[in-house]
Formats: sequence, C-alpha cells, structure tokens
Amino acid sequence: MPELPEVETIVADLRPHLAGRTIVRCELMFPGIVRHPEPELFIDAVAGMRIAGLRRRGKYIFIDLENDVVMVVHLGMTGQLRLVDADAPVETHTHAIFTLDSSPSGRPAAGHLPHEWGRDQLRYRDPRRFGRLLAGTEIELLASKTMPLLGPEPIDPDFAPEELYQRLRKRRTSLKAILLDQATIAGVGNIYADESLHRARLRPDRVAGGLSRKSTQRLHESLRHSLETAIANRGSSVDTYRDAWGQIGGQQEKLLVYGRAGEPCFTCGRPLAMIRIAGRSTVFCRRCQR
DNA sequence: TTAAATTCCTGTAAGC
DNA sequence: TGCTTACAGGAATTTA
Repeated sequence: MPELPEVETIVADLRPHLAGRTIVRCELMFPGIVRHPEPELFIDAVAGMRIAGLRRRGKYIFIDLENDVVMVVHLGMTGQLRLVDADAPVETHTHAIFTLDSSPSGRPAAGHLPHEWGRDQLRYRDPRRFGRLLAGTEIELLASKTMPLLGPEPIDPDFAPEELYQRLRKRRTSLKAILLDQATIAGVGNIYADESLHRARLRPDRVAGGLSRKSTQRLHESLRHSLETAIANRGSSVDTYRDAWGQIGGQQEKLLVYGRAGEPCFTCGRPLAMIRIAGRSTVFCRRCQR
C-alpha cells in the first residue's frame, strides 16, 4: 500500500511531466471517489487549469493549480496514479481521467504539427476505492474537514529527535498506534511502522509515553533510515502498489519484518511474531525488540 | 480529551 | 470444481 516512500516516488516521477501543462478535460467514471466539492464542481475546479507543480505531504499528493487551488489525491490502499498515452486501453476500476495538453518538454518530430504531439492522460485507478480526490484552496479543504491536520514530515531535516520525544511523551497508547497516527507523524503506514520499530529494537505494543530520550533518538533515526532507504528503492510493492509508469518498486525484497510472520528474524534467527495492534497486523521479533 | 472499535471496499487465498 | 469465508488496511466516523 502506498505510504510516504511510495507517494514520494510517484510525485518525483510525475513532477517533470506535469508541471506547466494544462488539464484540458476531466472525466469521472466513479464520482464517489471525489470527496470535495460536489463532483460537478470538482470538474469545474480542475478542468482548464494549468498545473503549477507537484508536492507530497504525508501520504497526500498535492497538484498545485492556478489561483491557490490544489487538487489533492490520496491513494488509500490500492490507488494508482498513472501517466499514459491517451489511446491506451482503460483498465478496470479507473475512476477518473485527466486529459493533458501536449507536452511542452517534448519537441515535435520534424514534419509533425502540434496537434499530432502525444496527448497524455493522468488516470486514477483504485479497485478497493479507499482513496479520494479533493479540490479547493488548502484553507477551504482544512475548513471542510475533508483534509486533516497532519503532523511533521519524518524526513524533514528540521524534524528533530526532541520534537518526536515531546509528541510521544504524554501519549498512553502503543508505539505502533502512535506511528500510524497521521496527526502525530505524517506518512508512516503499516509497513514502515513495523520496519522502523524493528530497526529501533522497540516492542510495538510498548506504551509510547514511557520512552526514554535515548530510545526516542533510536526510533527517530530508524524512521528516517527506513523511509529514505525505501525512497531510494522506489517503494515497496507488497500488495498492488505501482509507480506512475505501472512498474513495481524494489523495497519489498529488503523488508526486515513486514509480511514475514513466522519466518526467522535476520538478527537472531527466531521466528517473527504477529499480533494485532490498533486493528493492524503487526510483525516483530520477541527477542530483539524490547 | 484520548483511545479503541467500527466501517467502507474488492481481490485474493484458504478451507470445505 | 465451485462455493463460502476470512483477510488485507488508511482514515473517517462512532463509541467508550
């Protein structure tokens, strides 16, 4: 499922291909995927608009348009945002299609007229339909409660261990539940929560509030390492995750604990345990994580 | 106020 | 073989 590294990969891949282009047409096959505003108003808000740039915030994709309007894409569990040729076959579960004007980066081949240049489409596909599309100014989206307040970016250079310590200090729930809470830290999901806790040698069911500064420092370092390594490997394709070109990532081959319940711990060799925390399957090593 | 439980959704895999 | 059932999970919503 797409978490911070997967979303970062998609945004970085799409940015040079989308910035500066115009959304000439927006079609919704499944209007229910749009959560704000009403589907007809969503189409009005994005159609004809020039794309100023792309950003990632937590697991959200921000496509900046004109006049401070932003189109927000959240991929949920199985969402895919792909850039394809306009004449490519439309896959099942495709819920929205954004047709773009001709690419400003690709000069036409000699003898070709502008209308013959490649007309690309940005397509949103999501079998399980847990994802969502939003449009509006950021202030409007926050006020309408369709966009939640997010915690700091764990890979932001300004995010210090002390801030993590302060955010965990008063919490009475488990470390695993805290890492999944987007208001505490943005972008971490089930895969990288388990990976980070294993690397930090911390039990996922430990109460967050009791963590020492030293252990918090380890968790801080582990979060960054797990997320940055995954970005370098273009994310984990453990379920249906695909990048903007439909290709799988490489991090799933390197995961230490996620999806490995019952298999031996790479450090001590004991079988990895699986428990449920906050309704999520959680894999860890009973010997290495205390 | 905080935390836990429930809900949404469909593809996949296990069990009979 | 074909059917039923359990499971996967991000985050909004509901309940405690």
